[in-house]
Amino acid sequence: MIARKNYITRLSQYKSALYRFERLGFIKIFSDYLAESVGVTSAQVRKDFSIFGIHGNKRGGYQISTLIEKLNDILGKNEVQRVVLVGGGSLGSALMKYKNFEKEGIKITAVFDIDPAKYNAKLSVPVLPVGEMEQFVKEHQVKIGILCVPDVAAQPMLDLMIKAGIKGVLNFAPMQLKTTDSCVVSDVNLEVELENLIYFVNASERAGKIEHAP
Amino acid sequence: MIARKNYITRLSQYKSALYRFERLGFIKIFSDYLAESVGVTSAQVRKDFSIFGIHGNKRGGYQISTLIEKLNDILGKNEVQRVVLVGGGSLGSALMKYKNFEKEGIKITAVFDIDPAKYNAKLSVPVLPVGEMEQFVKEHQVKIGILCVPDVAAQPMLDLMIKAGIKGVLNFAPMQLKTTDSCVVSDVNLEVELENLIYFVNASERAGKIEHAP
DNA sequence: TAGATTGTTAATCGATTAACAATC
DNA sequence: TAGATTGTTAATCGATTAACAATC
Repeated sequence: MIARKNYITRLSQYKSALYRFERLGFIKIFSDYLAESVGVTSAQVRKDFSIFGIHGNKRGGYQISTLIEKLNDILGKNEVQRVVLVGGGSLGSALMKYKNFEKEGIKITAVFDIDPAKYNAKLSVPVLPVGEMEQFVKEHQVKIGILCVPDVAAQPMLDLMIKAGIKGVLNFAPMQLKTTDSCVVSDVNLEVELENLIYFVNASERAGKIEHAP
Repeated sequence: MIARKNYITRLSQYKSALYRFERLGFIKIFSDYLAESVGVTSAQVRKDFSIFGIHGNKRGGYQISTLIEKLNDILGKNEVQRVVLVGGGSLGSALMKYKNFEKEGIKITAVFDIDPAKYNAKLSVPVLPVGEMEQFVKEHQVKIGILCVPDVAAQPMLDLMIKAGIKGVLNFAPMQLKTTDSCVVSDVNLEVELENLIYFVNASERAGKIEHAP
């Protein structure tokens, strides 16, 4: 069974909130409190859990530690996920230093670039020529790649990643890339996110108050 | 009327695809071709346009230039949008250099940080102390802010942004922030995106082939 | 004219919410 | 026991798709 994206996004949000509660020393949690911290209804939380076979205690709520374990199980996150980064530009470097990945068990193992000036195999996260990607991916059994190269390079670079055996790509180039059955591509489009925001700000200014249609 | 996020996201994607077609020299486009380039059905495209009062020519399709104009109109993008960036760390610096914003009429006008070592008012995009944010925002009539500070700083910094008069915030901290009626907060959560991807890769490996449930 | 594409209506599909019986 | 919370069913709501009449 493969769940839809909405469900997985929420499970992921629950998990992240639960880690925070755990750090604060909480042991148990009720659906309504968890719901509030993620911004959904408590019925939604219970429904989601029920769909994935997660059960709590009537009147007792859910135990946080077992909840996290089950969520990690469903999300396939019970071992550290190795990821490669393609494109060592400014966005790539920023993601390399991004602390929150490690916290969630995501480890960037190498960066691939086409600029020889950037190559450095000695770094803790080595920067390597794209030509070495296929071998590296096979050797280290990497399945996930993050693609942050200039727009024109995105498609050819994705093709190389697929050839190297990558199975899932997080794409930062603002365009629809052509992929194959063997590889899932998921897009992060920062312009679209900003445009959305701009729209809502302008629209609510115009409207004064928020109504909904459609 | 304020449309839901889905609609605006698609309009934004149509627009971005249309710019690409325009650059390639196309003058007209049919709903099915536009649909394909964005990854939706042609019925979806026509429905979306119809909802927002965009009309084409029966048998003649849509004229790209007028289509772009109308979409920009709806999205409130017919003038350059000024944006401030809060947090001059690696992600902030990367976004500062991000080329695609300017292409879409989004201009980062200043960066605010708490680290005096980073201050430099002489740069084309000045780096200023957060204490100067309120005055700057008022003077330059900025409505949108991008928030990329460490997790613990996110909430207090958002409070400052709201106080400064910011109306919409794109938040990169992986947590639900408390906002007010006067300010919309939209989240970009890279961990959640990656977890989604990891789930789908693992799930489709397990399943061999994709089925859908729920 | 014949053919192709839009625009819209109706049908379907899926996601969310409400409500409440079960039960700890 | 009384009270509170889960788990699930049914109702609602919204989004997508199919289909086709209108028409260029």
